[in-house]
Amino acid sequence: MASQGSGAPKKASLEGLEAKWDTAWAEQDVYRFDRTAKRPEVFSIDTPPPTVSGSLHVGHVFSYTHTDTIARYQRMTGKNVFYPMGWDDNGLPTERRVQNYYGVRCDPSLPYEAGFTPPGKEGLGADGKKLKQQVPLSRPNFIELCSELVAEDEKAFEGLFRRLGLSVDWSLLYETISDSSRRTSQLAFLRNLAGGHAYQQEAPSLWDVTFQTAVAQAELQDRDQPSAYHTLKFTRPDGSDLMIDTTRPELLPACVAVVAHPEDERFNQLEGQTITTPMGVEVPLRLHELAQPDKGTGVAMICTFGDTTDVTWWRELNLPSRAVINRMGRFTDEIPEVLTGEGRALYEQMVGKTVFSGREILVNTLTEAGSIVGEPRKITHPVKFFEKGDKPLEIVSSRQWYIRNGGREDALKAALVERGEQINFHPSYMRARYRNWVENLNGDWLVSRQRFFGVPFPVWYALDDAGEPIYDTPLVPDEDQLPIDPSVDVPAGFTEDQRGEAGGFAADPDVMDTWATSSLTPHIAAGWADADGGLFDQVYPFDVRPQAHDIIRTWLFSTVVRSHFENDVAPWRNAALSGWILDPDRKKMSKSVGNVVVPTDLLEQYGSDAVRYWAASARPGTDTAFDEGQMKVGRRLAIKMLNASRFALGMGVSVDSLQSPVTEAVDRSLMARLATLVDDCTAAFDDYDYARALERAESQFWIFTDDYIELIKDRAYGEGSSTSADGTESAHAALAQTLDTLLRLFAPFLPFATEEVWSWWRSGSVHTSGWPSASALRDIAGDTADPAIMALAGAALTELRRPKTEAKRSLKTRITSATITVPASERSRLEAAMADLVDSGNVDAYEITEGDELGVVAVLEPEPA
RNA sequence: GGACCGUUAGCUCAGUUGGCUAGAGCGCUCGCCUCACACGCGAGAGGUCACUGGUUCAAGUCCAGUACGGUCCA
Repeated sequence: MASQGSGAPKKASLEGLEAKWDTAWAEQDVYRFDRTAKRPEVFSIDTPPPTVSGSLHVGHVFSYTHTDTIARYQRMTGKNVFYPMGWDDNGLPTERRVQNYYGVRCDPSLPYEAGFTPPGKEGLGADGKKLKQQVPLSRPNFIELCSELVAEDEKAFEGLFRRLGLSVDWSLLYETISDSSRRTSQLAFLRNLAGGHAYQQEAPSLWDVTFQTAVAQAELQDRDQPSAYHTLKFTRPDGSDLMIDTTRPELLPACVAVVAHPEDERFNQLEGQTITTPMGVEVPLRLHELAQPDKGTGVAMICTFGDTTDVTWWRELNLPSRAVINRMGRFTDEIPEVLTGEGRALYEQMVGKTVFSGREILVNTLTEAGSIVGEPRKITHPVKFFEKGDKPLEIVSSRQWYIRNGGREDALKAALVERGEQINFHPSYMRARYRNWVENLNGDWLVSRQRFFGVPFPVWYALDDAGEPIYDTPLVPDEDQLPIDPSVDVPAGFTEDQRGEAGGFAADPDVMDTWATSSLTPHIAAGWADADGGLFDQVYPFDVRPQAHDIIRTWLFSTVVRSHFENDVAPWRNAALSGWILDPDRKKMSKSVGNVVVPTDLLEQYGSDAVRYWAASARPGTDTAFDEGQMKVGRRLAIKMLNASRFALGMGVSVDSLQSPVTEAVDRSLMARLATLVDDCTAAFDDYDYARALERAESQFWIFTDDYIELIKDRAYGEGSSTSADGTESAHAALAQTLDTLLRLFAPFLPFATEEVWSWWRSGSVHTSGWPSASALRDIAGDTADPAIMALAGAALTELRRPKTEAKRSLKTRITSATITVPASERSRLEAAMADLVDSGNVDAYEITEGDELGVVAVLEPEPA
């Protein structure tokens, strides 16, 4: 047996515990994952990799604490916990931060420049003034700067998480932009391609003109925008007017048809007839059930493309394409051939203009010509935006990569819904979010992005004799070559000088959507692509994916898709959803609102255990108000833990006391309650309900300190009026058992305070000491232990204190005589506790009578003169 | 418009198969330096369980509906 601890100190404090124990845990490898453990002995966590380019946020502290309590619980039950950390340093947020931080802009056409010095740092130039212009630089240079900056950000995150006491195994750290992650992304993509699950297509897709990239359905956001209806005068075959309302008159040159509802008797007899637009173009009138008879005049114009309904009409009605908006969000100089005469002259004025200016030109011209009638009528309506963008999305036709997700195939959709059924959601109602999302998908997952800092598609195209890419048969590398950058590496059978030449080859220019990498976090963390000595089989499918509920449709779903294709299994058995932090006014905390609280200050002020207590008090999945009051409560709890332990250990309780018998009725009652508590906490943790476990443990803890310790104090000191040596030994044994049990139960929540106390009298770490056993406590309590004795004794103690408080006397005031009334059914319990009550209540003499309610009538000793 | 969550003390929240007088913390009031803790301790006040109807011997809890708040998605 290892030597026991150094004993309780004279004064205890929380200050400095974080640094002390973080260092000790690291030195002792307390959280190290055991690579020899078999899968059934493992508990694996698919940790969310935080976006390191964002600022530190109290939300990080919140949700990561939830996961850590689960990890610590599982570790104590004997599981080998696979708890990695990852940094999400891939994607748009990093790109944007690098641009602003260094004052640079990526221009992929430029060559690499060795030893490049950026114009500034932290958004400031060498002269200390704010950077205004962005210097263009090559993609490799840009990526170098990205890596440089994220390295700094990652240090700050690791510092925060260590101080918070996350029990991650830091040797398992991964980064989403590392070679290994890029290899994983590319390998999974090539497998998807080979399996027919990935494909590319030239199709209309939502396009962000600011970021110059296509965006996926999952990244869309509807925002209410001011707009206006204009009434345009089209012409029927008989020369009469056909009025059409539109909020996007500037798309008139892209009009390919007009549409009405099949059952709208005002228009359905016009089906197939030719209508002339105000720009003199002849288009057919078609019928489709998505046309809304009650909207505008009941007839709409179909343009390629104003919104996603246009795309549906275009596809289902087999209409021609007449694109006028280019990728810059401006009117193209490729003038549609159908435009002639005045219509063509009007469009020529719009060429190169933005949507907004083009609209002004068209509206003015047509109003003057009498083709727009009446005043524009202002409305507010929802418009699609990229969630990170601030300009409305346009729809442009482009060649993009897709991964199938059931949006176009019912069988796949059903299979993915079924995968969701195989995952236990915590709380369970979160499953509905998953199911709703999957069932309502209407397109495949667009995974290509026209960006720079990301994982490139590992694909080239052979060029035909005219220098045009042959898209149908992409050239791919061997799997063991990965990762590759097709803009640098050369496909087999070609040489670098054939790049871009007719008969040569060209690289796919795009990078993958950030979710295309994030959807592989289980594979990345477990080294799937690295053939890493069986680690993958040791941990996959994972036990749990912890994450926030707002990214069920993105991160959670896309991970299910990848695992479905690659492994034919759900990626985890459980999904634990955490809520959001709200500020005290119930608004979601976000940087733009300016209500973000910096977590490092909180950890400093209240201590990590206190902040963890606040986080762990929040029910799984519920949005929670930021509440410093709860942190004060947590701090009080942690301090109390130190002091109560100091009391017990200070009177001779030691590790040996754990071997002594618990004989007194009051003590046995407490043991019985502890056994129930262990059962409750175990059940709660098994259901991922850390908050319930904490609440139960806390409530028993305060009964222990406020009632039990007060009751048995004199007996424990060996000073009670009728105390025997056995009674004292029993109190010591009960104190030791309680301390032992409570330290273990609180270890997932207050890892620092519990470890500190553990070190005073035990060897090793409380975090690897094992979860307490309810049956062992029941054995100690004995069959006849009565948990109600403690409850009654506590209530009786309150009754004995009340007369003193009401008389405004000190609690040490002696009661010269007391009459205690007790219900007959409780009498034996009271008598069992009476010896301790006499001592703790300073009662000189008493008698017991039976009555309806527990109560005390007391005569106090006279006040000293 | 659809789905989901919520509404219990001034505030933040518990209340698990329906079952004693609905609980906790904070805040508030009044006290107490009691040999673990004044970063503490004790006692107390404070609730029409959103509303309406139903099931039941019994409803904060189950059912139906309404209102309000919130989240996700259209």
